[in-house]
Amino acid sequence: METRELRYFVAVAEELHFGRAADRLGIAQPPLSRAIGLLERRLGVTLFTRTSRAVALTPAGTVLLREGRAALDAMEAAERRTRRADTDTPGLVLVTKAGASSDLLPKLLDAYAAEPGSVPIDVVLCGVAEQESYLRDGRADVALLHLPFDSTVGFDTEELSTEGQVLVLPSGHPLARRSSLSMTELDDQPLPRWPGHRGPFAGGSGPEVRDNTQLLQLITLGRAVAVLPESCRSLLPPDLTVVPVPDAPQVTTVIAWPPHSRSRALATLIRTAIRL
Amino acid sequence: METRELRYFVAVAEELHFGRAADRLGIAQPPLSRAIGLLERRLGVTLFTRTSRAVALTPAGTVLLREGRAALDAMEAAERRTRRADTDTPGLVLVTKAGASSDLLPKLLDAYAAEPGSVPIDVVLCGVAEQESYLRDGRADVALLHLPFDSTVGFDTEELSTEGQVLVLPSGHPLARRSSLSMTELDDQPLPRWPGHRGPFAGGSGPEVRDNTQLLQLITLGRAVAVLPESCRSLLPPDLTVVPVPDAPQVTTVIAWPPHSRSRALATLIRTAIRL
DNA sequence: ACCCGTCGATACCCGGCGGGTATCGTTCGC
DNA sequence: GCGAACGATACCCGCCGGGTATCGACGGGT
Repeated sequence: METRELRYFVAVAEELHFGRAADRLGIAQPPLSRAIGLLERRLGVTLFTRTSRAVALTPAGTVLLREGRAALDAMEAAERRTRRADTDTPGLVLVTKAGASSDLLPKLLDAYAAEPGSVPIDVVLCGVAEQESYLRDGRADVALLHLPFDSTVGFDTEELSTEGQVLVLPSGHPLARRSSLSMTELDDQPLPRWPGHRGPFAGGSGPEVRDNTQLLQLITLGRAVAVLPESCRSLLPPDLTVVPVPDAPQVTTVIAWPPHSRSRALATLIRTAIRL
Repeated sequence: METRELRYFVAVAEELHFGRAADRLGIAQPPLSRAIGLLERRLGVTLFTRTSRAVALTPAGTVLLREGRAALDAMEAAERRTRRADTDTPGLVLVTKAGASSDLLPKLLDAYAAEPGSVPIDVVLCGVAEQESYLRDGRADVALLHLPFDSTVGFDTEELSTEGQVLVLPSGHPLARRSSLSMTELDDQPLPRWPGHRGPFAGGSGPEVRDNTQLLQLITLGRAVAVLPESCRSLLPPDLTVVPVPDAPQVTTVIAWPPHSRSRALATLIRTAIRL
């Protein structure tokens, strides 16, 4: 199977529409139809059920979408890391959510910089739920992820710290004077929705939010409240306050890196992180 | 980057010889030279230093060899799993070393078969150090690996059991009457070498061995002794005996599966294994 | 009910690229 | 210094990937 065919397949599987997929790929529709047909014939498997009105994935197609994305990520990672190995000379790219681990990150960078033989570290602060792809496709060498929100599937990881969560809300909010809250009391609160975030933490009934700045502003405006890790305290504006939520899931910060990584610099960084 | 180019590159990187690599790939040498040159130009990276007498990998080439193998495995796995998703209907392939986990495996199979909704399990008994590639390229869904011998890099795992190791030797051997031995006392013993096994466990000074039958026969003949996990006792012939080696590394049996696996059957099998 | 719009499949053509053979340039060993 | 080994280069050919034109099937609107 060639990566081109696989890219074509993934495009169609994501769009479920040959015309739009061809458009996205920058080719015409007929060659795309032919390529998919050829792929199906070579695999001996039907990947799509298509009528002239609708395109749907078969079970086998679903498998190929999942596995194929991973394979394409691996190809891209191979390419990117090869380029970097040639030019950038040592130097690590660390990716984490903007605003998260705000106290841990500077400590880690300082401690690592003090290590003998340390290399420069580029810090990439990305949006929520983007770190995974940075790490998977080779744009980053290492990430700080937060369980149970992020998936560590396919990465090697070490736990760094665990903390409880608190409700962040405006000082004038009715719940602001409570000393403790339970999750069930938040059912009717406007918890934000995080687009792009899969699974059980996609959020509640509140507004859509893409980054922490937006979130904090919406909280200040009384349009949302949010359950965040305790360490967020250090970057809250003065007019926001927090109330512990003991029964919210514990948040574990982990340092994660792609398997097979063999760089000395990365090993040192990980060792430094564990010792913190 | 197309998989074809990557396959070509890996062939050359492994052979370090364009002619032999082209032979292995079933093409002529000139197109291969051109393809590698084109790949280097597209990546903007020199992958090989070649004189007319020798070919060697550059650092960037070393990275691409490691990452590229992983990517090719991922492509192959995607293809294989797609084919299986279409035809085989549910059914799991479990791979383990022939002769290892001889007591755990039947228990696991029985316990799993008793689970509601269990599916048939194909057991593949492969040679030493082959399970990894079975799992990586999609020929198997799950494996029993043995730390610290096998690498679990890139897999999800759960520990199942830990055991000490014993020295296996003929009953008449001078050391056979000892009640305990230390690793240092084995330095001059003919420990077997396991071809294909990388790293610090490649073995000692004795004969080359490919499977347990060979090994046990060589021990019976007095041509080798071996340090094996305790559980090997159950499949030793009567004329062999064992002596504990307390300071040999503990062997941990883990169940391992590829990340991203989402099948219900696999999840049940893993749960069953953990409960044993 | 009929017609038209949508969408994937098919037919056909063209250009580029992958693969082949022949040959060259360099380097080492005898 | 010559020949053998080996990778690079030159050149040709056939196939395949991509384009345009068109078909066929299905639905929805009037």
